[in-house]
Amino acid sequence: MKEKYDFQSIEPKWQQNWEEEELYQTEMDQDQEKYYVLEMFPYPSGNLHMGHVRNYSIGDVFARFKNMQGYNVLHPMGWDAFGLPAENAAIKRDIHPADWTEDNTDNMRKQFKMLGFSFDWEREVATCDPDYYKWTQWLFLELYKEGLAYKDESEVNWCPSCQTVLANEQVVDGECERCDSEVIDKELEQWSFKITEYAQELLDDHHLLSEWPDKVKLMQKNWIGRSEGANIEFEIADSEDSLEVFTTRPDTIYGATYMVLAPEHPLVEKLVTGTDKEAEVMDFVEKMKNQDEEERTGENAEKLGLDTGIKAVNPMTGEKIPVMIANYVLMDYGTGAIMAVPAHDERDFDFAKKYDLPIRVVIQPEDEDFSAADMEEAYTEDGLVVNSEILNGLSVDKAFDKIVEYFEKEDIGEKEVNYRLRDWLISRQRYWGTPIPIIYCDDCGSVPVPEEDLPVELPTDIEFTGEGESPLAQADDFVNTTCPKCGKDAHREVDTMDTFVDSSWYYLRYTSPEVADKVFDEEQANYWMNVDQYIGGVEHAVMHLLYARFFMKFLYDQGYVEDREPFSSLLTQGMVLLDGAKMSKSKGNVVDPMEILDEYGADVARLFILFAAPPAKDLDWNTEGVEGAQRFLNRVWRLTANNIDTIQDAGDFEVDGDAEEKLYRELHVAIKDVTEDVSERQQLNTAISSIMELVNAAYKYLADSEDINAGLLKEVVETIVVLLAPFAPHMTEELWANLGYEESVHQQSWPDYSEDAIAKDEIEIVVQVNGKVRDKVNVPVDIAEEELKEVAKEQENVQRHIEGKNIVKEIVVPQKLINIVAQ
RNA sequence: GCCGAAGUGGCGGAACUGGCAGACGCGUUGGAUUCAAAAUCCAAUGGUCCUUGUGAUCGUGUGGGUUCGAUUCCCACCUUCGGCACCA
Repeated sequence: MKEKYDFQSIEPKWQQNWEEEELYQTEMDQDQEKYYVLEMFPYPSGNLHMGHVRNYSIGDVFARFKNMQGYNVLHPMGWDAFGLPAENAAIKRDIHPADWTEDNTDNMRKQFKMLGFSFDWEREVATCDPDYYKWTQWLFLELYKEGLAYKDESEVNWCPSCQTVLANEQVVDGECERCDSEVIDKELEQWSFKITEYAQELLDDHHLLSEWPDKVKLMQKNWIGRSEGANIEFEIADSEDSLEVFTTRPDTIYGATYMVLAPEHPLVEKLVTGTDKEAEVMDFVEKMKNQDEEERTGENAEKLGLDTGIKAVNPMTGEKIPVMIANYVLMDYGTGAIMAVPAHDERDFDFAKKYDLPIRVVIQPEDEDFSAADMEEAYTEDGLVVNSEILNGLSVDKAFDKIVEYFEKEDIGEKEVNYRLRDWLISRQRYWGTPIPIIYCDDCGSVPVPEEDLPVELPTDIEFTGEGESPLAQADDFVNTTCPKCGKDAHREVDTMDTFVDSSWYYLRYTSPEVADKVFDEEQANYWMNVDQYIGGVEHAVMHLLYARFFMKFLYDQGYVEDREPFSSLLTQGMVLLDGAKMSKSKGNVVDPMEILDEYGADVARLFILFAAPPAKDLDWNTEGVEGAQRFLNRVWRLTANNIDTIQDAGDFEVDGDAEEKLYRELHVAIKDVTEDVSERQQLNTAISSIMELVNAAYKYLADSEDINAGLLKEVVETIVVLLAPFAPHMTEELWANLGYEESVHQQSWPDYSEDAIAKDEIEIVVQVNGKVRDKVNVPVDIAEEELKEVAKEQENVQRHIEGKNIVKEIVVPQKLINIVAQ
């Protein structure tokens, strides 16, 4: 054996071997239990970055580990290949998006292989492949059939720089998530998916996701934003019309001293027409409509309003109260109208103060009296209802129930649930995406492309200027078609779908990527699904993960899959930082994985990245740490190489003497710890440190012992190699071969540990006096409590501390500690 | 502003169910090996104090509390990070 782990020759050798042996190709096998490991597939930007290395290294450990445990493991890889950068490259560098994407995937595939990940490349998918997006289109049509895909003219988030609309989720602080341009409103005909239909189920089924981080579920919960309240009718004074509001605080209705309509509310124009306020109101409405998103709802948005002169009637007090319009009420939530209770709502309070509207207290803490005039802020806490006739003296909760019951009896309102979640707008005015399979006919309207005509393929002869509307609109051969219904001339939809649509179902396609006549093979899907372990960045908590759950639920309802949730267990890995800062090209603090690979090899890179922090936490890149990982692998290498002759000659063994027993115990402790750390706790850093401890123990045994137990050493060394195999797959494979085995180390069974081997005859018990450690005693494991107490008190240092004191209590924690309380 | 997470040696981190704080690694120091170095191996490594011990004492963001015992549970606060942000 060589003196050192020579990664430059060993790593490529085994990568090639694994590929030739088809080691990681998987087939369905109903007799074998399956395990599906999936990492979020990458956007093919052209090069892997450290975040990728981390993501896929974590997944690879799980995949290899589960495989060694005897599971039939599915571990696929593919490309989230549609998207803007390809199109930008086309504009800038005059290269076709398809070519650019292909070059990038080729390069990244090569890089993946250099890292030695156990992907089944036979199952590779790319969302930009017509064989894939055919089925994305088919799914669109399925949603369309069920009324869950619809076209709507509405105000949309428009990014002037990307020249496309954005989903609400893609607008961050009024700016485009991708390019940070300010997002403006634009009126457009757009396709949306009715994810809101599933709002409640998406919320309820969180209880099925016990293996998800609470943080992610909470983010989704907040995003869905369920609120319970009531819809209430307010009559308009001297009019047949009435106004419906949504409120979460119907218990405060006696304190409703004015109403507010969103400027876009359809009743505004109707009610003011012909009144002397008409011009003023319509002028204000126009101004508000022209406010952009940031001005209206942003951080420093100013509340602006105007009295319409109209009065509404508070159904409980009978008072006529003013109807205002104001920018702080949004048309697309609730009913677009509110009853304002300034005493108990911060926003209403601010507005009432500014426009000098009446404030009436209807909730007070039990032992306090509020006066509206003295209030400096709204009182939004719990309390008792006052000034409210039928509700007086009730708690907020009870008043809520009572008033809603009253509304329902009097037919002026009802209980209502609203969600913050909006429908998912999927139209994008871009070229490099899945074409929306719809044809517009003057006579028949929107007509879905018949299934047999799928896929609607992207035309290739497009000029990319970055200007104007959807690039597809220029392709006459694409646009002009005939109506599938009536055969007359018609034109195609020229928008493409949000790339999140592509990635909402890829995990299903992996189960049968080759099927040509179906979206996926149901038998295969039912065998492999769910994804047992999904791994990716937390930035996808509300977008990708919510959309994918929505798709899975839809497919479940349509009877295509047997599960309601796609991902049983989710691990969100932390970021890779350099000196505490996020690596980014603009900051110039990027560590290129390929350089690390050149200098240290894949196993070292992987081991360091897994050891430096637990998977869920951020990780600071550190060159000295990388060298530490290298040092450790070399230490394992030498442990084998220096003892290879002893090991190869070794046979059966018996454990004899303290040193051997100790090593044997350490061996089994390590097996136990590594197994539990990987499979239960998902703490890969401590799994590695357990292996390090075993390696240290082996060195110590060798240094301290004159007669080496060859059989025991063989067992220890071989177990180290097997335990380390998921973390450092190349080096362990080479060691395994050197140990004389022909089969891959990755085909070995994961070792079992024996509780008997871990058990000790004698254990160390901590002796405390008044909670402070004063001594430690070695006693037989099965020592009686009384005897232990005696032994403990005999210790010299313990004596010193209990001398002259009364022993009040003696607490014994079995196998661990005794605490003597003395006064 | 609201919601959530985190804060442990010089550094990354460990301590799983309330029971020895600092596993493992990095760094540092000393020793062995060497002509010398690199590499490697061995040892030490939270602070303070002294009578140098099987010692005392302080110590897990800060201040309190519960407990025989708290990094772990409770209350208040500080800092950092993440999410949401006129959603009635």
